[in-house]
Amino acid sequence: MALNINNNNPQHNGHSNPTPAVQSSYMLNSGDMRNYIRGITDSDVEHAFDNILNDSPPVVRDLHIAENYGTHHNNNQLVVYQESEPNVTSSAMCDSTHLQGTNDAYPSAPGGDHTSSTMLVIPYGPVMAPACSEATISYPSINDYPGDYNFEILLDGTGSGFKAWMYSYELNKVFIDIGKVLPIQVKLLYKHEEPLPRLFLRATPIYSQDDYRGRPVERCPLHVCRDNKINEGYESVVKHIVRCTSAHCQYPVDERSGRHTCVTPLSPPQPGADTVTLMYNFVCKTSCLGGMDRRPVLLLLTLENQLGQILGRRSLSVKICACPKRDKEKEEKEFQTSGSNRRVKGRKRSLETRVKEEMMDDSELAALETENKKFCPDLFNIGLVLSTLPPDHKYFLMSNMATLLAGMFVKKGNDACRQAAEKCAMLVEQIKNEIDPNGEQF
Amino acid sequence: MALNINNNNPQHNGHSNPTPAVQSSYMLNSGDMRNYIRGITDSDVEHAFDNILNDSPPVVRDLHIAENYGTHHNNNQLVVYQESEPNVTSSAMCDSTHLQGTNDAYPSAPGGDHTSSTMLVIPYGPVMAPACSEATISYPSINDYPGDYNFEILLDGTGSGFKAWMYSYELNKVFIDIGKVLPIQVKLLYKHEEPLPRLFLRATPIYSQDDYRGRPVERCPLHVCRDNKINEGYESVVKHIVRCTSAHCQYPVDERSGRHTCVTPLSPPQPGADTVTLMYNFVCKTSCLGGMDRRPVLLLLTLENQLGQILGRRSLSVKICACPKRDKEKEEKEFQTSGSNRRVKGRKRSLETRVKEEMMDDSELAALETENKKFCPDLFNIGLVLSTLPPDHKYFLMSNMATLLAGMFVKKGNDACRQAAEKCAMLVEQIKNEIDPNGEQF
DNA sequence: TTACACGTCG
DNA sequence: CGACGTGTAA
Ligand SMILES: [Zn+2]
Ligand SMILES: [Zn+2]
Repeated sequence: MALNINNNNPQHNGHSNPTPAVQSSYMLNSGDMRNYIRGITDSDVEHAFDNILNDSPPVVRDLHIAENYGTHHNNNQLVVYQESEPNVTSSAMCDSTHLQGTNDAYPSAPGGDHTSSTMLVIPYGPVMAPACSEATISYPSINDYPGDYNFEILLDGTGSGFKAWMYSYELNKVFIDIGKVLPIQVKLLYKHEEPLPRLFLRATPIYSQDDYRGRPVERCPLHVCRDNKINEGYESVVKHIVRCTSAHCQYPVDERSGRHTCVTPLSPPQPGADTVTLMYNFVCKTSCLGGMDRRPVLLLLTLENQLGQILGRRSLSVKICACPKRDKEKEEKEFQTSGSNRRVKGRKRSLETRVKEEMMDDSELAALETENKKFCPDLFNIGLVLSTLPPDHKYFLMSNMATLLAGMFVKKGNDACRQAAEKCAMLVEQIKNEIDPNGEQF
Repeated sequence: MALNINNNNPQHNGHSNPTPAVQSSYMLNSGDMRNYIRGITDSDVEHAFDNILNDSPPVVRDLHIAENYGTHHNNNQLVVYQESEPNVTSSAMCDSTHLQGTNDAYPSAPGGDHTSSTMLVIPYGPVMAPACSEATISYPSINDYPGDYNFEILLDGTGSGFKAWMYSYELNKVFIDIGKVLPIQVKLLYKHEEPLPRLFLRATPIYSQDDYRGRPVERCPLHVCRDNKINEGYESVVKHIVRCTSAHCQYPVDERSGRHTCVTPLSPPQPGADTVTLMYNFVCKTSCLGGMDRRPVLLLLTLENQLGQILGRRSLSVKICACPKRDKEKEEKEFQTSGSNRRVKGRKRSLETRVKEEMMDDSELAALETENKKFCPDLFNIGLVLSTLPPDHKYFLMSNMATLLAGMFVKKGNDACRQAAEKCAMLVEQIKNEIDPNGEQF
């Protein structure tokens, strides 16, 4: 695996933006860097990547990053991004022509936002899902892009009985009650790779109006309250509006852009089926005061690998409201009468990018959901090989496991998970003391 | 001054409820009691009260409270209340006939509310205003009661130009924008007392529908945010919905009922005038989600002395909204058509209890406001006599001063206040160490 | 000031 | 599902 980060974001929209690659002489330039990632060589990095892709994550001890590149840490991952150009005016940033799926560096926005392109995520320990990607920056591309896997999303049509959501074909928009489940089917054309690649689906809510596009979509003060009933079992992720019911879903935060996303590992479809179904729900209304504040949003769905590289991209307008049917009919009527150019700021989308509707019966859905739940690296098997690892690798491994298990405990209320997480946390402390008795590194 | 707490709440509504008095053999029954108020005699208490009324507050070292009476501390005051009757069912509590201005003990409400009557507030150190009173319990009386001072409240009619509020005579209701000022004139008939009594006006918001009457009116999650613009200068009192612009206003919390009130010292009117005007504003809307939640409220205005005894009572419906004019007209129209018995759950009020409207020009208003602001015990003069006081009295004095000055600093941004408060806080620590070096008492 | 958006209630 | 309450913006 070479370090060609031009692969990172394919040029699918006709523009061709040469992206500067990480230079071969790596230089540290961020105060955020820790001691344990300094001094590694080029070949070390390439070797590390090979290991990562072979699912035996290495410990990256040291990595010098070129000037112009910033870094930060997130969930055992080193995030590398290109620093903003200092000489671009902030007015240029608000120009919506800048926002259309190019890979140029964007300057800082007034509210402290950052827009960086060319993002590379380097795991230096066991990692379940990529924390950040090009989809989590302030101005991510939202253009549809099927990619090599011919990535598509599908909503099952009129299933049996009442549905808490409605899809408008002409608006490419879902109208849904707060907290109700929206089943999204993911369709991938797997290549003949061996082993099957680790793929993830990231869901990122984004304001669809240009004026707000770069702002993170945040939860409102009413719903963010830890004791709100809607947060039961989700006390550790109260700030995330989009949730996926998959047990292995992770909820990272990109601290530069402030975006809260939801990343779910994808299992390959069952034999005979060609999709996997993920269950999403949304826990704020589009109208929530002090939150989305009635600003329309879309859901950006990106297919990513473990490095956060984007392999496919789709998007879907979403309105979370109290009367999905009424609002859908009203918006459709307005769309038809007012010739498509009044309030609908989101551009009209070409036909082939629409979400396709499909029939799927309930038992099939349930079976898929069960199958999805099975997919999980066996955490305890990882634990068993612990004694064969070098101590600092152990540290990252155990630290990650403790977090994961604690998360599972919160979601499942499973006492075994809690005990495992506690044991892990103790081991983490123990190992930490072994490798860093003076507390200099951590 | 005798300890006759039957005086506490006059029987103005035709009912005659003999209220049990604090017994002459005082017994301590609350774990909340501190060491420094144990062991005092009856005559000590009476003497203390004389001192309080003469504005030289004593240190109450010890006080035994009879069984059936609970106590807690609040702002240098010992609050004594009758414990709830355990054998009254909670359904009886919801019966609205129980809510009409009697002094009976009410049982605990399901949500942990407490309703206690016969409240007595005993300051044991310098106190600016009574923290709790009969008006701050869960089910306070809301009947109008002019009392010995012929207490009346007045709203000035159509002053010059635009007004952010409107008064509906027929509904006895004020409609007002959020955060806008409502000038309330207080009219008192002073008796020939020497010196003039220390009087306070307490403003308590209360849900007017019987179903919610006992619940404290709390601020919504959106507006309670410390960094909300509306809270600038009020960071220490973000939970209070009702504010008074008087510099000497205090914002106590009754921790039993959860009620947040606003207590303002009243100055006597200027020669020639017969009212003083206080400026109020309201920093949540009646419709605020997770707060008042569209439940109608009224503002209970009680005239109190320094012991929290209620000397007069008035109330006024208030709707804080975005369109006061529209809503006033709509409610008035509905009131006229629907023969007064549809949604208007607040009872019709007799004519003489309505708020009277009066003309008052702007300069007169400003003059009164200035006069009101002058009223303040000279905190620095109190400071000067510090050396003559016993050490524990010093402690309470300084502690109270520090709090007051800190509050003034927040409101005024005055650097002198800040410095004074800091000095006071240091002195408090110093004195505390003098009298209690082992940290046993405080 | 009017019209509209959108949550809530019956 | 219709009607209403109430915030917001044209
Ligand atoms: Zn919300
Ligand atoms: Zn509010």
